[in-house]
Amino acid sequence: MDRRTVIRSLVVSANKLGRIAALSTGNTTPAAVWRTLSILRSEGPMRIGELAAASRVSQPGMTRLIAQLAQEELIARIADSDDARAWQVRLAAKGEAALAAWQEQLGAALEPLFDGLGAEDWRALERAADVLDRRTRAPKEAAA
Amino acid sequence: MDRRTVIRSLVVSANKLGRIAALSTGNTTPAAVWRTLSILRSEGPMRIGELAAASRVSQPGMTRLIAQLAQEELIARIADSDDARAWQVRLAAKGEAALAAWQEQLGAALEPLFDGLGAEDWRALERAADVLDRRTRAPKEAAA
DNA sequence: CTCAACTGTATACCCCAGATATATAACACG
DNA sequence: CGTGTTATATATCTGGGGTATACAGTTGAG
Repeated sequence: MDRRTVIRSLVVSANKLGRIAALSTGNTTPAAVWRTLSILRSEGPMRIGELAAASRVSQPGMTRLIAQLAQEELIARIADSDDARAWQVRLAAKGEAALAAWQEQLGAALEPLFDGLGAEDWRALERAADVLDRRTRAPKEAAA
Repeated sequence: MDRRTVIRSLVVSANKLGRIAALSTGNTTPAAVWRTLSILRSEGPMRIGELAAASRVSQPGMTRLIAQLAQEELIARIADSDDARAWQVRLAAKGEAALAAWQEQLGAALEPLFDGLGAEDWRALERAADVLDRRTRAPKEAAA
């Protein structure tokens, strides 16, 4: 398998996983929500614009998403002390709980698929998860 | 990392990969198209209903998708000799080419993210891709 | 043979995620 | 201080994908 085949295969399969989970749990929450909350959890509070870039949605998209999430109290907006135009967005306790609950749902829905997998396979999945996580973080904007 | 964490992490990261690719290539083709074409390639011709299940979309969704893909000649519909209501859908040459082209695009967009990854990491990714592919195929409907 | 129940695909209709274009407000600097 | 720039917000639109339902073809009972 060459690298591009690996990449395509991962993207397609993971995409299926998402569909399988969404369908079997009946969870209709958009993926963008979990992406965004996950980012906030692993990278800490950040501005709306930064978050939009990290979650790969447009800035208006993130503004709207943030508005919804704030209404549900999954996140909190705190004024940026350096710039009155900007907000710092941080994960709220309720958001952390929601994320954990989703992880459980997801696990319950998908673990059966991985039934009977050997330790070597799990090690590969874990390592892959780790690599992908590290490599898909927002680039820290090298100055042009 | 426990299993559910691995699963969540994979789903979220792969999701990001998809977004990154879509944005950086400007490719707006829905993921369902690539999922579906990939399935046809790896599993061969099948009926619309089967394909809907395999690609985890509703049957009407697949009917619509098939209509589009047929119009673009990425797939071909061939009458099912056993049942005049049904169609067999098979990947057309143009579809195979489109899939290959997409894989190239995807690779070009995403490979830089994996720059400098060691052989061990690539092995893990490859193994993970393989496991995920095998475990996300359509269940073959055990008779009830 | 034929009719009723069933099954595979198609049609009608709706919702909402997410994009682009643009407005608004705050900062920065001559 | 005014002018350009940057951070977020608002307005509007497109289309993917879902549910409900129609319709055509199949099948088995009698």
